[in-house]
Amino acid sequence: MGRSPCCDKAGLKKGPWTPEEDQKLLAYIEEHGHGSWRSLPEEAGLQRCGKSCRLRWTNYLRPDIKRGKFTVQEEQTIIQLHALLGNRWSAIATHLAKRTDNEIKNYWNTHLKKRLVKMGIDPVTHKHKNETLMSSTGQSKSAAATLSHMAQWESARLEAEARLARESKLLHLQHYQNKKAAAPNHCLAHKASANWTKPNKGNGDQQLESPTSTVTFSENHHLMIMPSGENNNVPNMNEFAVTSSTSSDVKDSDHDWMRQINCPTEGLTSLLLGDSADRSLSTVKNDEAEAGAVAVNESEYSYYEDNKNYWNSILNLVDSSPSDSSTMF
DNA sequence: AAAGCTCGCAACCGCTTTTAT
DNA sequence: AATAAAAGCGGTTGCGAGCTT
Repeated sequence: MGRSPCCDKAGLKKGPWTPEEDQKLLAYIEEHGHGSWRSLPEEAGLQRCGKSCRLRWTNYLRPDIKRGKFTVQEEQTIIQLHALLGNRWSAIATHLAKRTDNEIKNYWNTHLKKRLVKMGIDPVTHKHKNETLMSSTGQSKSAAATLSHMAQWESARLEAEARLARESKLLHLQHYQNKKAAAPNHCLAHKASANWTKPNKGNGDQQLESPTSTVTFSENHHLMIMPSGENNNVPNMNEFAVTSSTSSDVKDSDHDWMRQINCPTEGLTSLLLGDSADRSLSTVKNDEAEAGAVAVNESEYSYYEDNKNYWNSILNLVDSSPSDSSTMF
C-alpha cells in the first residue's frame, strides 16, 4: 500500500531533543495525555513529527523508565532470553521491568555481544566455537534443533499470550457488563491458574487452554518440558507438553529426550558475568567439549540436571514476566 | 594541543501489524 | 471488506564524548 513518511513536511526538526522540547512534550502529555500523536506536535507547540514525539516519549521521557547501568541480574536475563528468543527485543523487554527495547538492543549491541565474541561465542547461536567440533557427533545438531524448537515454542506462547490478553480484556468487560457487582478478576484468575485453558462457553469459571502445551507446578516437582507424543525422542513443535515430575519419575525414554536439551550456552551466563566458580565449571565443560566427550562421559542424570537448571532458569524468567498477560503456559 | 579513532546511545528509517472508520 | 492511520518493531545511522597517538 505504501504511505508517505510522517516527517516529510518541511520545517520539522530532526535530531537530538532539547530540554525545552522535552519539557513541552512532558507538560502536554501530563495535562492531556498523548491522544493522537499526529496532532500532538502542533498542539504542544513542537516542530517535530508525531512519530518522533512518540519515540521520545516511549524511549526516554516516560516516567516508568529505569535508566542507567544494567545490573548483573539484568545482564543475565538479557543473555538468557536472547539465547531463547534471538533479536526479539520487545519480547525480551517485557521481562526486564522498566527497560525499553531500544535500550536493551543498544546494550546488547555495544556490550554483551562484544563480550560474547571476545570469548569465542557466536552471539547469534550462543554456541561456543568449540561446539562446532561436536557437530559430527550429532549431539550438537539435535541441541540446535531443540533450541530452535524451544524458540518456536516460545514464539507461539508469546503470540498466544497476546491473544489471551485481548480475550481476557473482552471477558473482563463482558463480565462487568453482565454483573455490575464486584466479581473475581478473570484476567488475573486465568493468570494464576496452573493450567492454561480455553474459554469454556457455558462455564462460569472460564478457563483458557493452550493449544500446544500445558505446564503444572508443585513445590516438590521439577519443571519438565517433554514431548507429549509418547515415543518421540525429539519434540515436535505441535506436540510440546510441559509437565511436572519428580526426579524419580524420570524414565529412560524421558532421559533420551532431556539429553537433547544440551544447551550449548550452559554456564555461559555466569562465565560472561565473571563468576569464578562457574567459570571453572564451564572451563571443565569446554575442555570436555573439545574432547567431544560431554555426552559420552557424563551420567544421564547429571546431564539432565545441568540442562534442567539452565532451562529452568530461562523458563522461570519467561514465566515471571512483569506484564499482566503472562505467567502461564 | 590537535587530529584521528572508537564507543555508546539517542534518534531515525522503513517495514509490518494492529486498530479505527 | 477495504482503506488509512497509528503503533510496534528491529536495523541502522549520526553525533558527541572520551581516548589514543
